Amino acid sequence: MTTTRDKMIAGAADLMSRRGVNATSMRDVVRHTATPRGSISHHFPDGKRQLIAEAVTFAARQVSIPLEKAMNERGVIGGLRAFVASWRRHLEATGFEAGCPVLAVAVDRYIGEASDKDDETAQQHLLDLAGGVFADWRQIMHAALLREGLAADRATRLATLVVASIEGTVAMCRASRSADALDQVQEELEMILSAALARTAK
Amino acid sequence: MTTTRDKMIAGAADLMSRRGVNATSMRDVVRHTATPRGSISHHFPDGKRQLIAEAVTFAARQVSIPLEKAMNERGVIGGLRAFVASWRRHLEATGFEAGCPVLAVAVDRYIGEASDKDDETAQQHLLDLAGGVFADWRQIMHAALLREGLAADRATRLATLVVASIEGTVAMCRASRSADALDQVQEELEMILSAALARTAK
DNA sequence: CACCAACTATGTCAAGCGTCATAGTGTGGT
DNA sequence: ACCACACTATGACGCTTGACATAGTTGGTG
Repeated sequence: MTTTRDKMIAGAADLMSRRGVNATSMRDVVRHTATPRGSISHHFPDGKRQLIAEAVTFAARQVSIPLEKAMNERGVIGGLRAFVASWRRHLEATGFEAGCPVLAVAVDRYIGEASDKDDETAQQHLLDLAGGVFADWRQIMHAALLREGLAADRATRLATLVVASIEGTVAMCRASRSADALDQVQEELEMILSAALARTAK
Repeated sequence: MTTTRDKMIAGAADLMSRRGVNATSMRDVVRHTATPRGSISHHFPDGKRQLIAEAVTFAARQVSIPLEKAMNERGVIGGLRAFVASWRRHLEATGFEAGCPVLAVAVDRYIGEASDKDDETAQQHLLDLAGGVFADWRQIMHAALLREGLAADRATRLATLVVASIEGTVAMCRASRSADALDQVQEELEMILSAALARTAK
């Protein structure tokens, strides 16, 4: 059974990935998830900022857990394919409406409260959260590359390239309402990774 | 002399790149640019949507014109270096506050008016605009790669990879308030491009 | 000077927002 | 039966937003 709280978090993540952070109101979330409006301040006493934060970490795990699993079970190339395939599924299932909620937080800064230093620290808390998620994803990729014998610095660079290019591609695919860019990036990344791994195998 | 209209457009592009589309109000724009509030509806009779659209095309040219010039004058590798360097300058000059306003439009959908079909078509107009800008940038890269002898389909894929990865990297750098990711991606992209070009030179 | 068009100043409006307060409902333990 | 306790319903608040209306101000031309 999914609790009201969980439904709110998942719904917030979904709406944020479609429209952005500021275009997603708490009233939208309760409408979209058919949850009681009065429960918001009960489950999220720190308000919208807390809901956003929980939505980001929820969405982050939704990505990182299968990613890590695929990297372990199928190796770097297979893991990359699974990673890209899950994004493609997500894009196509929503008619290219939904993207990545973490990117949404990184790009669309939530505006709440006044200009006090509270604001600034809380702002950076959300931004740091998004940065930490990206770092997690890069780290998973990095570890998988190391496991297949790549040098550490090369693995770092390639992990960043993979995460950044896929994140950018998903946004571009939304804009063009087509998965073409994803196909192209996938093919190039596969070539790059297998070339890098082949070199170490020699 | 920059007119009021131009100042508004540039200011809107700047604010959008920092906070996102919906977090940028028209009142913010006039505050930020010290322009008269009453002139908004005069210069932009179609309202906020028009201002956003003009800000996007303004920012797009600000990128594509130097990009095309650098690609023509310095070749693909030099052009890539100039492209990355301009983004790095932009990030560092703003303390990693400002990113790409085109990505902002692609991720953070502007919410105006009711749910009528007007809304939907106008929404897609902005999204198409962003998609067209990305297509432009990819096309510039594509042409430069062709000019150096690459096969058409490979050039298409590499152009997409370059634009997507840099766009994603800029967002990630904002989140981590560091240009490290940009360094890493730049180095990898340079290696990939020179390898691809060297192969055709054989 | 008069005139007209382009532009600006200022106020108002309805709608939506996040947040809070208060009252109501259910449910498990004793 | 009773009572805490977690949860929900509903309304109100202060505020900001985009849009609009109306009056005032320029500046160039005849």
